[in-house]
Amino acid sequence: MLDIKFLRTNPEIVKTNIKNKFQDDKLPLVDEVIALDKEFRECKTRAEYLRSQRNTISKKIGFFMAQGQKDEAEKAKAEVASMADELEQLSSKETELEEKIRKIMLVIPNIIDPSVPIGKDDSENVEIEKFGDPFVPSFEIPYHVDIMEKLNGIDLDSARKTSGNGFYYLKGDIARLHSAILSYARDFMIDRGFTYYIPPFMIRSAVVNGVMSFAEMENMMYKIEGEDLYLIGTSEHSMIGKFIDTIIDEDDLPQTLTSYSPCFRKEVGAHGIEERGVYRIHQFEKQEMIVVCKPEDSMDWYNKLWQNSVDFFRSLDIPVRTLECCSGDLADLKVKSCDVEAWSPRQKKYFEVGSCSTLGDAQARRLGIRIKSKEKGNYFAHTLNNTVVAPPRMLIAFLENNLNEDGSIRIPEPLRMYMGGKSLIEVK
RNA sequence: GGAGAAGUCGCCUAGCCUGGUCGAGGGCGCGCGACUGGAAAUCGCGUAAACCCCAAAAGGGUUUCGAGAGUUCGAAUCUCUCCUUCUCCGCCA
Repeated sequence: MLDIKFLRTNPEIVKTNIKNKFQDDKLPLVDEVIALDKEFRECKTRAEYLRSQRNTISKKIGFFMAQGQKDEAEKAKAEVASMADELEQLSSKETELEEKIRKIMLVIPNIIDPSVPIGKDDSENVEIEKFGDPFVPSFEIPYHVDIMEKLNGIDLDSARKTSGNGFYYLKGDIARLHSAILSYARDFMIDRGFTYYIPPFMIRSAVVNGVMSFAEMENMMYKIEGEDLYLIGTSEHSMIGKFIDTIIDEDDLPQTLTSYSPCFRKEVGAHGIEERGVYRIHQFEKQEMIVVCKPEDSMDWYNKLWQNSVDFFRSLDIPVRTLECCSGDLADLKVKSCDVEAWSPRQKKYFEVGSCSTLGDAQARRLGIRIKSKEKGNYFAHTLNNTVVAPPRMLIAFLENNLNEDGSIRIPEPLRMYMGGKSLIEVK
């Protein structure tokens, strides 16, 4: 969500940005909202003048009454009554215009960073950098479900019976590996100075409406029947939700948080839910990072955040690359975003395991997250988020890259202490 | 789930019965200053937000006492609806 003042003074920048995002159908909205804004402010000025008059006269009435000057009081009352109609009309027009303006402002995309590559859709996303050698072994890498089954580590049949498609039972060493990865991710981020959080896994509708659009909510969120609660789709929902309508002292910034949560997603419209296995599922777990910082620091944090994910995967011997979202693929709220993708030696390509975004002040403006500064007064913060790791999807990359020809799995050193000292998961 | 109480300016609290002198008093915290060799203590001053008008500053104005609606010339204060929180009891990892 943009600042209306910025849009008012820089309509051309906003229009160019819309064109860069290939959303030309939104171009007329800019002039429309400027006209509405002008009308709104005129209306507001006049209404405020009338209210001011009414307040002054009302005070006088109180004074007359105290003095016992009934006639004067009655005269003043008549004066107020004479402008009641106009004021009422202006008031309703004021709220009407305000709603229209907000509705449009929510649809106008955030200004993207100049470094964002221009492109229409995800086919034009740009590879930024590769980390590690995308190695393909001489033997064939099986499908991840087959790897897990051979290790007696997954039961999809039972999950379909109890919960349906898109759920899973992990068991034995694979389940333990899943937990080990999350524990390691937690400690990895704590070591980098982040504060560990376990947030609520359900949030109220008011928070849901703040952190996502109605369409997103319909496609993602599970609602608890008979309660005003939704299962979170990511811990970002509860983590950023806790900052709604708050003013943070600038001395308390940056807030660098890492949160664990299960994530629940309906995945409506996602064709991939048909895929067999644990790539796209209704329930998974995730370690996330959230940063709230001053505007001048947000680009540094953006770079630190994706680097954290890269370092994490590299420490587990998984080759990754960063893929930058082009302008057309970038969500409206985002300033810049990249995916961290892991190498799949089976598919011989990279696939998404995390997503790093800076939202500039757009999310903060929408949610009322402000910074209290002695010099600059109050202003909107910048917010960022990134995935540390999200198993079980991450397990796909892990298993494929650490598989031995005999079907056993190497456990990289950092993970061993979380696996009871094991360095290998063996086929039984 | 049952019963009761409450939501006021960063935090705590006064005001509500008896509507105007309340955008709102006090304390804590915080900022500046005085005192001090320095500090503590003490004293003095200051200390909510959003928006509008104004080229800007200065200044002026509007709105906000959980949310919404109503009564009124005028609502923190009266009426209604909703939301939330807390306490006790019950049940339960």
